Amino acid sequence: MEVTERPARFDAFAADCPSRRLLDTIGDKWASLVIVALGLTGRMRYSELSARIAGVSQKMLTQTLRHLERDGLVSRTVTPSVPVRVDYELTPLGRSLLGIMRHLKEWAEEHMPEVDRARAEYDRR
Amino acid sequence: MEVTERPARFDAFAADCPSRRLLDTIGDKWASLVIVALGLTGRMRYSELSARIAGVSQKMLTQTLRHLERDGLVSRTVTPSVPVRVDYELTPLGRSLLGIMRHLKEWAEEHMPEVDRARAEYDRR
DNA sequence: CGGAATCCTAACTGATACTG
DNA sequence: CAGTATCAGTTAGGATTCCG
Repeated sequence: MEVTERPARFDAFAADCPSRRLLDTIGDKWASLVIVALGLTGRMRYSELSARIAGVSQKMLTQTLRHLERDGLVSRTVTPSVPVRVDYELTPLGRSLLGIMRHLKEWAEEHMPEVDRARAEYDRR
Repeated sequence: MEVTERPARFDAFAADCPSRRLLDTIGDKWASLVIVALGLTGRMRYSELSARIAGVSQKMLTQTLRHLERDGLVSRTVTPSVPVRVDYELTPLGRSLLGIMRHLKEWAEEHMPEVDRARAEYDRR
């Protein structure tokens, strides 16, 4: 596996801006769902996450968990039983993200209807 | 009343969750940069945005602006002079996003160094 | 059970050329 | 100036198969 490193030649404006990089992390299609699921339920097995986040493929779930683990947001615990058992859990750092998740949720619940109306009007023309 | 008219195929968990859809909007590679730029500078011409957000292709900038316009976050004003002049500006709805942008920024500035450390350690193994 | 490796297609993206 | 249209390269993602 290779690490994708940015060329970072241009982007003086924001390529390395912390908030942009945060969006790269939690803006991922599945990452936010994993974080919220773990935030609500606490420690979960791989198969529980898979069942909870319906529609995610095994490849994407694994990839997402690896990324979150790499970023220190999620911890992975292997119990070498037979068959093997793997649990995932938010780290303290991961749990600190639940705050902005709440802010996102609040803005979304308050304003997404307006977005929907804007879209409907835009599409009508 | 709350009747769910979902096709209910997969995604029972969150495909239509407002916060997920919000992330689809602002999590886009360029959308957040456009929003922040317009938030900082106010009304900007196409060419100003293009210069400010270095590295964005004209295709992506146009596409991003169209999406933001469709979502009602950005307004587009054409002045039919010669040559034509086009200005972009955050709508009130778009400006209301600056709040969560600030929350994102705050979390990022506070915690991204931890993410960086976690990554460095993960990659070392 | 919890993956890794492979293959393959659809979507995204950038470069280029052209236009009102 | 502010785009649109087109094409080619890259990548993301799903399906499948196999393994400790």
